Amino acid sequence: MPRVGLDPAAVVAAGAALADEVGLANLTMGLLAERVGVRPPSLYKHVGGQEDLNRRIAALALSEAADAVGGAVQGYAGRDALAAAARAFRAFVLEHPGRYAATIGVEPSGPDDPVAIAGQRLLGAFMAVLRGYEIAESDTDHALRMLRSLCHGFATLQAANGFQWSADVDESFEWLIAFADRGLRAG
Amino acid sequence: MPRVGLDPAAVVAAGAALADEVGLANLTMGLLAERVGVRPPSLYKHVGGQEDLNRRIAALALSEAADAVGGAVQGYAGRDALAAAARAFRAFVLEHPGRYAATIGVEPSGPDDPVAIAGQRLLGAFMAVLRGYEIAESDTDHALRMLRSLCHGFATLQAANGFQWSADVDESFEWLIAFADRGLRAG
DNA sequence: GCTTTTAGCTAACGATGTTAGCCAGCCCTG
DNA sequence: CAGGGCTGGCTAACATCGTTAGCTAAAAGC
Repeated sequence: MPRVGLDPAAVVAAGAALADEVGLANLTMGLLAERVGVRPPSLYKHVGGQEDLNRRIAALALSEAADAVGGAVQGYAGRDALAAAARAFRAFVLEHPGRYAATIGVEPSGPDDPVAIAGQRLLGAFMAVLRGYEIAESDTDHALRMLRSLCHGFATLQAANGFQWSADVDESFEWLIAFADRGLRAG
Repeated sequence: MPRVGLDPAAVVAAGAALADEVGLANLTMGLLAERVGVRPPSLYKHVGGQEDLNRRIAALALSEAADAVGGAVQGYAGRDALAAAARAFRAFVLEHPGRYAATIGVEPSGPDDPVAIAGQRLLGAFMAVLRGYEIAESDTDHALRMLRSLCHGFATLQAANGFQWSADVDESFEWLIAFADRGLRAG
């Protein structure tokens, strides 16, 4: 039995990639084992099980999303920053639907949970966008939740093919950015 | 073996109720069978399998959501209608998280698919809200998608406990309604 | 080089979805 | 009211999947 040289990070990365390819619901331990060149039980040397794997994929996805959004925002402010953040977020979800799906429903076990840390980073990236608008201190939490709901809702609906009828989806998203910009400005 | 007198509708209704109780992910054929007082294989006399069951629950959920939103909107217009629709939708998702979760990711097989019909009804209820605003014909599709994304995103994030930090969630939702109203008015 | 650790393996078990095939209760005609 | 067919229930069995137990050989450290 030749050693493959796996480690938790490699397993999680492969799992995330596989989830993107076949859908999170079809990510099976057997499939993942085959992908990394190992028998299913061997995976348990690196991850605790399917639930643990899901949590780790979620943490990875949130971290990557935070990087993407955070990077896209840099150097922009106001509407440009909003547009950059929203586009980066949507692009990430559409390119990585499987790993993003893993983030839905995971509850951080505590403040030190990698999921919580990565989630906070992603929120921070969106928070930076809001700084470009004049929003009352007491409203920033609400605005942040709104932004998150809007981006999350649109991206997941599109990823699930939830938009059936005619109009162009990209166009709708640009319209949505303009809408959010108006609403934040008129706050 | 006494006859229980099941039919597809009863099985689907029980499945939807059970999904709300234990979560869609934990809705198992065995559990559903136990709930309706029957052995697992007997369920297959009424539904085609788990995937078919999921589709039927989704159709039921969309239909109920359409009723809830449509009913809430009646007699209101403009911001009142928007608020009523949004509140009704969120209340439905929070009261029935399991069956609503079943709607995510189902693709209608065609225009006659009950899922498609119920989905159209729900969209129609939101469309009625938009009629209270002065929106260009070419923008209604975009506005509809925005509204759907906003409601879907907020409700699913809350249902999944996605809002961790402090501020009151009900307050955020009311803020979100005001935000959407501003944005639609300033279109 | 020997020991210790550990990453891989095979074997096996439990849970779950599903199919096959049987049988009894209900409806409906004669 | 009797008998026949439909149909909704059952048991038995199987495939798949996640997971655990226990073994073995490769790597790492003294």
